[in-house]
Amino acid sequence: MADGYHHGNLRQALIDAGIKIINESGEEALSLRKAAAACNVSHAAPYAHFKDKDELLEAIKKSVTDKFTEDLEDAVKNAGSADEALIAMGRAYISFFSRNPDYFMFLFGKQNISAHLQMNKEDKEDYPPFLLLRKYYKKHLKENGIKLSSEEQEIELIKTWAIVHGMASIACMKGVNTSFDWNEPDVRLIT
Amino acid sequence: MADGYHHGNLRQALIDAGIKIINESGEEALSLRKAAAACNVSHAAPYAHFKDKDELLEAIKKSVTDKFTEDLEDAVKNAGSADEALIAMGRAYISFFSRNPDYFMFLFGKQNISAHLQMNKEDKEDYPPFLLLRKYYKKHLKENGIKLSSEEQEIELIKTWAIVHGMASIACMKGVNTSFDWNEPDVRLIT
DNA sequence: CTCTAATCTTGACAGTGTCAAGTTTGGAGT
DNA sequence: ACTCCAAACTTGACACTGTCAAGATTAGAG
Repeated sequence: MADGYHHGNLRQALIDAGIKIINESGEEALSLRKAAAACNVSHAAPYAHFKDKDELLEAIKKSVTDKFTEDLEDAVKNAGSADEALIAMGRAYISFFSRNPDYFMFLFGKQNISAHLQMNKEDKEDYPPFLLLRKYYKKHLKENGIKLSSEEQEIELIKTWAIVHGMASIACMKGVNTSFDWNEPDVRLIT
Repeated sequence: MADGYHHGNLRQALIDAGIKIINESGEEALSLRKAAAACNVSHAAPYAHFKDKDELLEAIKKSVTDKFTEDLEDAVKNAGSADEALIAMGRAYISFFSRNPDYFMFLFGKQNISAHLQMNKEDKEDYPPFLLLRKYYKKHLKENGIKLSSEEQEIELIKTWAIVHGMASIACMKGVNTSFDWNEPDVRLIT
């Protein structure tokens, strides 16, 4: 079933091969033909499963985003309070991209973030990591008895996201050495 | 001089043509051959001025970064206090990338930021926008009579940069609609 | 006025994404 | 059990890419 004319599970195999190539040699190095070759399949075989190179790329992004979201959820699991959860999430966020800087460019560079998430334009912010942030931020407001207008909440939410996302971005700039250990980010950076 | 065998100023012409192509069709669309064609020059002519495609890309990044730095410096000019300067800078930072989202990916995606800035590894943070930030941050500390340890300063500095840079990054994510006007960023987002 | 070194052209090569046309085959419907 | 179709895959081709080698041109130093 795996070595006949039909591969059996080429779609997933191409995604896995793609991730492996990106991990080993960067996004630049990924070509449809190489991914196909890695699956022992002819150069045009991928077109049975993906309309485009972009469509393969989006599938890979989806896969990486899932892994990222899992990391964030794991970080939140052992948190006692919402405040602890938010900090743990921030550190996990930065740590994830610090450990895999290529993924940062891959996920946020180039294309719109919307593509690999099937966002509909009405439902604006269904980016899973952002959903998680929103959830624990609201919990944090409740636990600490803080009352904010929804507009003010929105601002605080974006600010929180921005600082963590900005940290991750900076951590991924190899040229800008900041003497911080981004793998185990200083708590003071986030709070 | 401009239409003979020798172009006269091909190097700069290639940079300009490259920027134009990126502006009109995105980074993907830029090829050495197209840039060469835009300068009415054969496909291998660029190799007299750039060793690589990457070397052209770096030259273009340098050019864009210069424009970006100019914007920040302009924003700071009319500020009365350091506090005002910092806010104006933050807004200009976000506004610049909000107006040219392609540049964000172009400058910060893919390659190390270090390459197009000729950073030496000892002198870590000579990224011009960051230098500007540091300058006005120190002025802010002095004007307000705030005393911080240099370590604490470093943390605050990175946090400030991160929040603004994160905002810019978020503003460039077309999929994540946040209902803010990033062109004229809300002051509350930065402070 | 000469000649060298920088600049540019021409031609070639391997690698890329993509399409069109043909081949194989699992599996549904009889 | 047999047929046959649609999905999966192959083969071959095309235009385009970055890069290099070899040659042509020419500006400008001497």
